[in-house]
Amino acid sequence: MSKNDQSVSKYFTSDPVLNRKRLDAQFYNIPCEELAISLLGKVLVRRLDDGIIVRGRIVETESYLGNEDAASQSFKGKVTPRNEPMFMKPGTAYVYMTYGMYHCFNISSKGDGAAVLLRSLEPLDNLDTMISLRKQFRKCSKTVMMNKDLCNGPAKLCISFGIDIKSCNKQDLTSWDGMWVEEDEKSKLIDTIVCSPRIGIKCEKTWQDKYLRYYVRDNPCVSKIEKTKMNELKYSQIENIK
DNA sequence: CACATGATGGTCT
DNA sequence: GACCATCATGTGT
Repeated sequence: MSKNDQSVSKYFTSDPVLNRKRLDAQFYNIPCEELAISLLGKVLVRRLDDGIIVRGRIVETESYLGNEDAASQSFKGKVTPRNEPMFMKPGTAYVYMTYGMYHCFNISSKGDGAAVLLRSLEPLDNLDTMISLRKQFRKCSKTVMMNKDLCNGPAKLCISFGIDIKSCNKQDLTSWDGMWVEEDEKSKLIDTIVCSPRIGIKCEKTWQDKYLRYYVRDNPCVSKIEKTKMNELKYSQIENIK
């Protein structure tokens, strides 16, 4: 761990004796905004082709509501070959290519065309594998890569976890042995969740401004901290969800 | 730290 | 042919 990562050394720790439990179909079968919040603190697990297992705690999500959401690929109920997984059973992986060279990873929720985008993870297990995958992707790697930067963005986490369309799209996270989400004893220790407008979308302003992005306050692995337009969720808003 | 820009190709109109 | 739910790199402060 480099000197600059000392300040965040309380993160990046995964205890192998923690009780781990894979999340089931019932967990995913809830409205999109609730799932986006419920996923915070849970652990994404990926078994790579060579059998190596990487883990990361989910610290940032966004919800895309479907039909009425102008920023959603399934706006107005539009179905295409690409966004079909958004309409599949809750807990289905939706992976798509963006900007010609990156991938984004979503999980479908309850509701037609609704899905949660995973934006950032706190790396936990096998960081060396994540570093290796990120280095392979870069053309020339001069800059030092810090642990907090391994998965702090939707495309970065896909690279670090070996997530692409061919291997992961349309997979059922409740049963597939290549990837799943689990809960451990640290999942509920999250202090504060904040929400903000979603990142990188362009659509009609009312939907662009909606607070549909959620992240763990003060976690160094979150992709972007908004200076304005940030709200703290009241405990009463999330206690029934978590 | 902030901001600007090029890379790169599938998807949809 | 335009549009991207982005990242890496370069320059300037």
